[in-house]
Amino acid sequence: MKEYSIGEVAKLFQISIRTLHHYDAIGLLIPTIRAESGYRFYTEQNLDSLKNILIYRALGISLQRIKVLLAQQPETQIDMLREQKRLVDEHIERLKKIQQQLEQTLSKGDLMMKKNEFSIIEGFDPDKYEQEVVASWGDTDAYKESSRRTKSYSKSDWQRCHQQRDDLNGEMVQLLRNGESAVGEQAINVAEKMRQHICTWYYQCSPAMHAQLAEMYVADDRFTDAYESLNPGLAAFVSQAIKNNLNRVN
Amino acid sequence: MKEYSIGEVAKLFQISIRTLHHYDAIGLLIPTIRAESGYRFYTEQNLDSLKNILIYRALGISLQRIKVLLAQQPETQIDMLREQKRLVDEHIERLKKIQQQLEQTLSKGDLMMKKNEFSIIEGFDPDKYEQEVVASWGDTDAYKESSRRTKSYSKSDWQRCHQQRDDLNGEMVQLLRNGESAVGEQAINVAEKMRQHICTWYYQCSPAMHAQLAEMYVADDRFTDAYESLNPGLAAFVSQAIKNNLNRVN
DNA sequence: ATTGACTCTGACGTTACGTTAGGCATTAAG
DNA sequence: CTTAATGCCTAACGTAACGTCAGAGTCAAT
Repeated sequence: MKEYSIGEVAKLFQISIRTLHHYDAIGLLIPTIRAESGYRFYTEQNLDSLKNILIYRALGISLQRIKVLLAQQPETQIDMLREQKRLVDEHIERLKKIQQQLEQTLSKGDLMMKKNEFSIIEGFDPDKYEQEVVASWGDTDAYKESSRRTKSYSKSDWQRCHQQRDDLNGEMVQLLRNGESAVGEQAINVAEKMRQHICTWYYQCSPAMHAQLAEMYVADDRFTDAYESLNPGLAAFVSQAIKNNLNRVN
Repeated sequence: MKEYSIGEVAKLFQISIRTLHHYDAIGLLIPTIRAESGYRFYTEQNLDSLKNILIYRALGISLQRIKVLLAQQPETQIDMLREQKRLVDEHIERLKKIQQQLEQTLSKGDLMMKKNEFSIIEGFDPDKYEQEVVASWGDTDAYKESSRRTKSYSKSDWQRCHQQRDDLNGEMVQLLRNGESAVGEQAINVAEKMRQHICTWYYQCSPAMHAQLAEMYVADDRFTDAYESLNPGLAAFVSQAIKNNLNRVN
C-alpha cells in the first residue's frame, strides 16, 4: 500500500496536475494524505475513485453529478449507470443521423441542406429539467446553493431523490406506528439520515439548520399537511426527532 | 425576401437571443441589416449561414473553426466535411467501446473495473496538434493572436493552410517566370491574396504590417532561402509586390 | 550548501454562452 | 395620443472544467 505523489498520479492517469488540484478544490477527490508541507499524497483507494471519476467523465457526466453518483449506494450506482447507458445510446443515435446527413450532403455535393432536412438538429436542446423545488424558505445562502445544485439534476435524479425521501418518511411512519419514541435511538437515527439526505441533494445542512427546518415543519401548513396526510401526528414526531438529533450532537 | 427580427430567428432555430448576440460579437454571423435603433435584422441568407453554423456546431466543431470553415471555398468545405465525418466516426467508435464497458460492468454487477480494462480511457486525450509555426518575429500582439488561433488547428487545417500558401507562391513563381513586373496588376493581386491568407489563418494583417513582413522576407536568411529555393529572385519579387500593394491601398 | 525537480497557493484566461440590470424602441390598447 | 406591454439594445458579471503563469516553499542529490 504505497501512496502516490500528485505528479505520479497525473502521469499514471494521463491527466494534468491542475485537474487533480481542481478535483480536490471542488471536493470530488480529496487525497487522504496531506503532508505538513502541503504536499498531496494519494492512496490506492484514491486511485480507484479517480478511475471511476474518469470513466464517468468520459461518459460526459458533469463533475457535480459524478460527486452525487459516487456518494450513492452501489445498487443506486448501477441504476445510474443503466440510465447513463441509455443516454450514450441516444447520443450514438443522434451522431448516426448526423453521419447520414453528412453522407447525403457529400454524395449530392450540395452544401445547402434543405429546410426539412434540418429538422434533425432542431430537437437538439439539452434536456430541460424541471425546476421543482420551489423553496419557500426565502433567499438565504442555502437556497442559492440548493438551486444551483438542483439545476443539473435530471428527471431520474429527482426520482431517486424523492424515492429516498419517501423511504425515510416511511421509516418514520413505521416507528410512529410501532409506538417508538420520537426521542429514541431509532427515530434520531432516521432524523440524521434525513439531514444527510438534504446535504446530499440540496445544500450543506447542519444539525442546527435542520432543527430550524423542523420548526417549520410544524409551523407551515404546507409541510404539516404533507406529513399529516402520511400519518396523523407524523409532523410533530419528525420535528421532535430532528430537534433531538441536534441535542445528541452537542 | 423578408428580414427577421432577432427574436423571430431565435424562435425559428430554437436558440437563445444571447447566442445570436454572441455570434455577432465574434463575427461569426453578423446580421446584414442594422436599424438605426440598433435592432438586428436577419436576411434569408443570414438564416442559411446560421443553419450551417448550427449543423457544424452540432458536430462539435468550435466556433473558431466554423468561422474558418465558412470562409473557405465550397470544395474545401467538402473536404472539411469529409474529415469531420471521419471524426464523428471515431467518436461513435469510442462511445461504442464505452457502451460495451458499461454492459460488462452491469452484467457482472461489478462496479470496479480492472486496471487492464481501464485502458480504453487512457488514450482519451483530445488530439494534440503540432505547434508548428515557430514564429520568429518576436512577442508582438500579432504573434499572440496567431498562436492563440493556430492552437485549435488540426493537422488537416495545417495541410490546407500550407496548400494555399504553396499555391500562392506558385502563382508568384509563374508571374516571375513569365517576365511579369513585380509592380504590375497581377503580382499585386497575388500579394493581396497573400495578405488575406495571413488574415484568414494567422492574425489581422494590415497592408502596412504586410509590407513590414515583406522587409523581413529579404532581410532574414531563413525566409530568403525558402523563397530563393523555389525560384531565384522570388524573395525580392514578392517583397516588391507586397510593398506595392500597400501603395495601391493608400 | 546549492542545485534542480517537484509541489504549493493564488489568480487570471478560455469557450460558449446564461443571466441579470438599466435603458431605449416598437406596438397594442384605451 | 398617451400609456402600457413587449421587444431589443449594451454592458458586464457568472458558469464549468480546467490551462497557464507567477512567486514561493520542499525534497533529494550532489
